Amino acid sequence: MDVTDLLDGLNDAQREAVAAPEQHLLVLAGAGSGKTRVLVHRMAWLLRTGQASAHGIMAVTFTNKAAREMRDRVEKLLNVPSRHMWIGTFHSLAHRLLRHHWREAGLPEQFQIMDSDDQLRLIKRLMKQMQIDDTKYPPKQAQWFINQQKDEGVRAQYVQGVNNPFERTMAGVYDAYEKACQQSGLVDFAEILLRSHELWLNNPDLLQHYRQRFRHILVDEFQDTNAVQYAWLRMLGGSQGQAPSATTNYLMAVGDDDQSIYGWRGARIENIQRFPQDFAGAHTIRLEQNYRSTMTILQAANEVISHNSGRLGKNLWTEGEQGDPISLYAGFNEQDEARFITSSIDSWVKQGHKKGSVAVLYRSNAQSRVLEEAFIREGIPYRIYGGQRFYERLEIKNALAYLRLIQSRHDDAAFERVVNVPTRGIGERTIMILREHARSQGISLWQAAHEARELGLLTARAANSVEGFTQLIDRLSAQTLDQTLDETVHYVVEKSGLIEFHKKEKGEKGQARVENLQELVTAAQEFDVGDSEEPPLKTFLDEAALDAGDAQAEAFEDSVQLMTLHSAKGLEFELVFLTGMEDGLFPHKMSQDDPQRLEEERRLCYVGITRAEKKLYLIYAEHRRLHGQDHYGRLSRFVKEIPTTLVEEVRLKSQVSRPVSSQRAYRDTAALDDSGLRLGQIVSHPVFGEGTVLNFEGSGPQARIQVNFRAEGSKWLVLAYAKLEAVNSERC
DNA sequence: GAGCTACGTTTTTTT
DNA sequence: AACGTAGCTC
Repeated sequence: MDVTDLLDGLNDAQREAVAAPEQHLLVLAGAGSGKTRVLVHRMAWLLRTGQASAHGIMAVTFTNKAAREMRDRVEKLLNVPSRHMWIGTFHSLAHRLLRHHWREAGLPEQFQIMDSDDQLRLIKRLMKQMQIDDTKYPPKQAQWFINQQKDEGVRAQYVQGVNNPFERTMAGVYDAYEKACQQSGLVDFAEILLRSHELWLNNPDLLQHYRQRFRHILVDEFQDTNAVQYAWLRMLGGSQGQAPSATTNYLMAVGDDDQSIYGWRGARIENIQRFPQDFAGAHTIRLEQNYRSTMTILQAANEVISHNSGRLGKNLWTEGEQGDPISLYAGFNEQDEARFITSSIDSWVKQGHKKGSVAVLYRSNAQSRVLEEAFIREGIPYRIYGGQRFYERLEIKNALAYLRLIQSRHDDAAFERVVNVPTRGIGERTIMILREHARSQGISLWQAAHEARELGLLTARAANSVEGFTQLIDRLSAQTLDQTLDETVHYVVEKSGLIEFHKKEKGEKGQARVENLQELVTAAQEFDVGDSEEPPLKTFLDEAALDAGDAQAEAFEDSVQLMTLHSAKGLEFELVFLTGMEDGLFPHKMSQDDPQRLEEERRLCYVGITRAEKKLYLIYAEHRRLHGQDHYGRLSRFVKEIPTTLVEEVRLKSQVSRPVSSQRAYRDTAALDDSGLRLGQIVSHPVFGEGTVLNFEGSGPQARIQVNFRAEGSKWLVLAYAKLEAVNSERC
């Protein structure tokens, strides 16, 4: 069969990766180097050359989006359905294993996936039961602790460092949590991975079966794997034992150590760094030719990232043009920062560009508010990328809980969530009784609800309400028996009273919620049940639990994209603004004292820079109000790492605006007038160098001035002695 | 059970 | 500053 067309249009490194002989491969794919293309073509190559069958390939990603894209592209390239190929996220593939082998995995057949919301509720409840002071030990931290341990593959009984009281308490909660999950057949996200790893560990035959089946494993974003994922992959794809003949599987790891930005949630950059050692005979290929950005942008990115240590090493280059210089703008404050951005976007759009070609990136979500306000004021359509996801919304989770109860009456998390939504007179008191009874009898809340009534544990009124609820569920269940999936969803959303409930809610919020519920029905209509033997509803619910659902389901107006640097990974835009380029904000102050975390921040900066195709703006604010406090940040060290020859400072001709309102602003103006200086003015000091005027105080010989110096940070000086010189700021 | 107030929190996010 | 939550009152 002719396979050369699969190499058409690829560069040498890409070809090498696609057509490599059977061996472990590490593909270091720089930003914009065509990594998905290589991955997809490699799969096609393996199939077409007969080195693998569709049955024998596994392709793993982190997000559903990436999995979907890979699937689509394979289908398009080969023009065959990819149905029975194992392409999916770590979680969906591991979940598939657990569903097939629930018995061996020590799970009930109807085990339920719990999202982080459910998880936190459970932890809170357990901690209350254990009478742990939740001010000293916040449940959020317990959740964090548990997930961290699980990501590392550590079970409760093996937790280290239980000498200090905090860790001991946390370990205790973890232990209770583990037991509670096991008892109710609940599985959290980390558990899916850990459990499926243990499944193989404890069932060598099973592992052997899958090893024989999946001879070729391809992994995307390898730098983001955590300890368990890595162990899982090594088990499946790694060399087994010492016998050379035992090495029959081939792992292709595609990733970029320079884009590892998820260390804080368990990702281990070491996994990619030591891949060549752990996977014997691995061949490393570097994709360094970039098809996205101008040379200027790549030079800046290369230069910044070169300040990191222990890199596998990589240098992006392009055949494209040098492009525009990077623009650096010093805003007076965050409002000025936002204003500059909107006006720059205005002229960009006037030049005939689409708003959708622009992204404004920030380190933390708190920064988005001011930007949003500016966009609204200027009437520029924008969209916030990320944020709350569809399946995480309260009303959606409630609707899903009803569906889950129909699926399985013994789903306690679902029971608790909606037993009183819409309100039907079942209060905390009643639920406590049910919980207590369920716990003592080792039964589900559903069963407890029935027994409690029969045993007369409830007041007449409560018993009545509870019966109303259980009857409602039974009725919904009976009535939807012969319905299709979307009919069921539609029916349940209506008859559960949720629509009615949210309609009564005041404000636009209720309206939006009703719309979301309708959107859920649409999602059910469009849901592809596939060839699963399970009931469609179960498949739908499982998938919903593992798919946050893209938040961007909304109408597709041409709009500017606002997002955090983290969510920008993998995306590209012609014009990119990196905002808040101040030490303390970016790099974030929580990270700047730890060299490792600082390097991760630098990688984040690298990710940000390499999002830009044509033009990059770096923006910072001399003065920023954050969480109600003033900050006088200094230019981010990362900006200083960019060669000055690539950067051009921008200063607006129009005067920088002062803080509005307030008596002080008025007084400041007076003080400014007789000094000849004004707020936002660039001044030069014989010792401290250049800086920006931030504030004024007093008048005459007592007048003091606050200047934020580039190199020294902000200082108060006595105007009469300061020997400040105004720097001409009209050079642009 | 709803509505109000006071208090605490606040890096980054996927599954 | 702004938002969510917890606890309190009616």
